Amino acid sequence: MAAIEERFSYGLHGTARTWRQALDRRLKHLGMSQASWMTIAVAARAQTPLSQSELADQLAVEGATMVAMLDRLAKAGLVVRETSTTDRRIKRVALTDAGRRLYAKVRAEADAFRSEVLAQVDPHELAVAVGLLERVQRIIERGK
Amino acid sequence: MAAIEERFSYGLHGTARTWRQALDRRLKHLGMSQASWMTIAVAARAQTPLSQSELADQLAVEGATMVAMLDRLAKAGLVVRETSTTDRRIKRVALTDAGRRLYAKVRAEADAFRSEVLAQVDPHELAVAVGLLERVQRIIERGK
DNA sequence: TATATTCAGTTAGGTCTCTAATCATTAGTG
DNA sequence: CACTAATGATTAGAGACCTAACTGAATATA
Repeated sequence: MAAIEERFSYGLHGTARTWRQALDRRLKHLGMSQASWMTIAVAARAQTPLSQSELADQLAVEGATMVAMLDRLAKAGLVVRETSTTDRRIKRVALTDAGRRLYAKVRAEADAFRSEVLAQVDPHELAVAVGLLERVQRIIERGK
Repeated sequence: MAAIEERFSYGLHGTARTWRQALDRRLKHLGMSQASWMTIAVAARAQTPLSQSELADQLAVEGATMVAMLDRLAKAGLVVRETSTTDRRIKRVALTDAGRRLYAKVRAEADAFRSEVLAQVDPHELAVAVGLLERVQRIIERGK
């Protein structure tokens, strides 16, 4: 028994990995991975520059992970860290012009990939799956 | 537009990461991560010992990833590599006694975690989500 | 106000994953 | 049979993620 539950856990991880891998391949010619691109996307969409912690929260990764990611992005000249004047612990992350330009390109490809794949599934099932994924995440986070 | 599609991609990765993280925390006292445990689980369930490639295929990871994983598991004394007598390129992976003992313990905890989380979601929705995840994976792999 | 606590970010060390290149062995083909 | 292809495993190098331990700055509290 519990076959369906086991399939869920295999399916969840396998699909996430396969998705990431496929997208990484598509973004490779732009020198971007999925993780970098999602970081930039979140930073780009914020009205006002986010702190590193806010960024980490929204991407559901740890602070230390964010530090390493921003080190790479800053080294590549795509973002800059700006120390807040009101609270000197906080560093806000802003995109550079190069970052914004790359974002536009990468976004187009990532959107295309997502649409292309998800156009082939039933919209109603997709909605159910999204609801369930978000629910599972909340359940786990609550019980942490 | 495409809001639901975007939520799917965030939900997929976020949930997978959250799940792995929570399980890793639970298995930590046994010195096991989810990735190690899944590798051992696949190896343990096979009737006859699998080759490294077969193992990698079933876990949907690359051969090189498998090599590193088996290096760690072998170092920990949980598995051994046995060169095939009929085809000397192939190495089959067998669990040691220690590996089998640990497998039993880890399996119990992983099963408990999975059941605990998934007991809180609607079974019908779960079935739909599983179907969709597996379908998405096939779509991406086909178009590779 | 002085001390303790909390918070943002960092560093260090390790796991898991990838791609690309290499080696040994086997299978296929002229 | 000899040469070439494909296959299984490996190494090297890098990215993305984690936890634990730390620093410096701000806040709370006694």
